[in-house]
Amino acid sequence: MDQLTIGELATRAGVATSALRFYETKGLIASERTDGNQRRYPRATLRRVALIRAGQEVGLSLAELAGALDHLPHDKTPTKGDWERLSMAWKERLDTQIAELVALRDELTDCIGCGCLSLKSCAIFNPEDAASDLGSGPRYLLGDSRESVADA
Amino acid sequence: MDQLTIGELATRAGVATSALRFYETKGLIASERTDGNQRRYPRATLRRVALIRAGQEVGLSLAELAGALDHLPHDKTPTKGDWERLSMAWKERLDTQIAELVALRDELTDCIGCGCLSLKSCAIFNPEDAASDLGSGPRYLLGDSRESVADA
DNA sequence: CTACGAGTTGAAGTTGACTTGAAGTCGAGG
DNA sequence: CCTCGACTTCAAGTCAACTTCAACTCGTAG
Repeated sequence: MDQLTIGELATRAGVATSALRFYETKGLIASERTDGNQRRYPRATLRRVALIRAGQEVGLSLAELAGALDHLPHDKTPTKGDWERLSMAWKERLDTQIAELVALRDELTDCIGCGCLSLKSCAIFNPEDAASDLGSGPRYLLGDSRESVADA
Repeated sequence: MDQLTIGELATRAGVATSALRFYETKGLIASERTDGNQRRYPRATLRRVALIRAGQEVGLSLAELAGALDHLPHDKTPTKGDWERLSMAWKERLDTQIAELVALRDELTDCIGCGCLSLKSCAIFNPEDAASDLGSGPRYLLGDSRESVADA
């Protein structure tokens, strides 16, 4: 009973079974198979999925998480050191995100005070510098930083 | 020359022409046509596009922005009151987002200190409550709040 | 044995915010 | 008149993170 079925893992981790299969195709988690070809997950996968969810909260994509989790063993609990490296990196990421949002809010607050219908004097409300030759595809919500934070 | 071509608007607002056409199909901006069926945008559209970009930064979807901008005139500068209502609402939205991220970071910081490899004691690292029966489609980066903030 | 829930696969659909492409038109310069 | 860049439309493609579906098999209870 140290192996979990996909259904058990799904309910215990709070994700859909389809999501777990999807994660597996992406190499984020791994399973063994029974004689009848059903997946059996080591208990450590529970933690791994929790890490994935936590990482997503922090704003990491699955691709980034795949890189980050690569260094961790699939079949046993990560060490304290593993977890510290990850969580430190994620904290930095959060710090950055928070700083960006705070800056944005402060600018906005100034704008409210000043009436700010002048394009020149308002930073948030300023198209000229945005310029954003950031490439194509949907924009990220909070700036486009996607550095190697995940690879810590 | 108080009318802008789509190319002019695109460079000055820092968005692609394709995006502008897309916005127009969504009713976010409006244009008149020349004899030759080319779009001509009133100058106020520049500001309107800036508002859209700013709103996106704050985390609003185009659909929400469509609602928010509905109250503003397409062809002239919004009044100070218009802008104040919008920016106040957006500031609140930012405040909420920041608060959420800060809470997340603080939990994470605690986790780093405690070694936190126990699922029970760690909030951020806790799958049980997430449960997320939030429906389908891609998840939002920062929680799934999408209240009527846009309609202020 | 039969039913039934839980598992399997691969392909296709969903959502949002756009981009890209094809095929054609407009307008100004030479 | 010809060319060239900027414009037009509409359809289809992209990306991430999944979900949904169809058609099947497994495993256990009755």
